[in-house]
Amino acid sequence: MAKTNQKWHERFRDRGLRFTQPRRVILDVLDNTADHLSAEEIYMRVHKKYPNIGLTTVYRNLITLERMGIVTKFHFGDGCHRFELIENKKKPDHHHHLVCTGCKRIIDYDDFMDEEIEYIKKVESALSRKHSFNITDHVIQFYGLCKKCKAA
Amino acid sequence: MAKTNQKWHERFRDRGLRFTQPRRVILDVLDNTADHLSAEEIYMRVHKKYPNIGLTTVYRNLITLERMGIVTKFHFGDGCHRFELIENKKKPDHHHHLVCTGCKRIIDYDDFMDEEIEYIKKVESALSRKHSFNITDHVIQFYGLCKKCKAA
DNA sequence: TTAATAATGATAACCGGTAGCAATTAGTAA
DNA sequence: TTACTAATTGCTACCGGTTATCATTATTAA
Repeated sequence: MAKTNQKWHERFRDRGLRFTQPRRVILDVLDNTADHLSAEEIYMRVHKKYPNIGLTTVYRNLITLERMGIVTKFHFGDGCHRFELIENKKKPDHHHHLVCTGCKRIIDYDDFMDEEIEYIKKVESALSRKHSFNITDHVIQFYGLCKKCKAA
Repeated sequence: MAKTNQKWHERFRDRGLRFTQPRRVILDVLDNTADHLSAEEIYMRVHKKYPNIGLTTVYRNLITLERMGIVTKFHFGDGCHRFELIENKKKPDHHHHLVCTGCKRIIDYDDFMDEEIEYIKKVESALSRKHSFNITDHVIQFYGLCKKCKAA
């Protein structure tokens, strides 16, 4: 329940885009999950309530939402992209995940958050200067096996 | 020129695998580049000198080489996997890259290396304990635009 | 209400990567 | 050296995720 439809509507209008039913529904799905859903998974949830909305439309709108800065796209090495509503995250633009390579479960961790952000900032500014880069994003991911998958 | 063919040959034999021409050639390509090549790119270089070696063989052997711990596979978000000979890296099992989202250039940086490794270790052990994970790997990547792509 | 045009949905295509399978070949044992 | 045999290769067809095409539909400014 991060943003009312009215708010979303404005964000689209401000860019000269339309606030269509598919967009409303996709945002609703993203706003009502804690998971990192793939396009296919989002489509399935959308499809359950609105069977008339097509897969292509979901893909297209995820791109649009990413461009609008509403959604972030990740790749965790399982062969598909996964999406997260930016408004749902505790700290914007800081993406760190713990990924189980067995069951593909993804955990957003927040240990050492402040320390990590500070470290990232330092490296970012050093790298920007040294390599003349305009750094816009970063990713920290740990891979391993969760308790269940270790046992299995 | 990291390893002589004899050395590679032993590593394959020790696992009951054969040291074939395609494997020799693929390793040679990987050993003679500083870039992070995709399977397709490796295939093209292989193909130039040995047109009889097929694309499938390249894919298959990259998997084999990864299993053997000779090669590391990365994904930088450009839709394909990229490979690096482990022997060529300064510090094994520590992967940090600066990626230009414009021209896809990838820079291996080594600033704050020791500090970063120490920090990673700390987070890793904390996350392992807290989430009962068996952490085997991690990735740190910065994304942005390089000097050229900024201007363009 | 209507005109203009952004957005949609169905289909086909694309692209990186993989499976199946007959033919070949590296490495061992005679 | 030769013969054997399983590992490996190279086709081809196929797969799953994603994107292009294009005629149709629907949002929104006037």
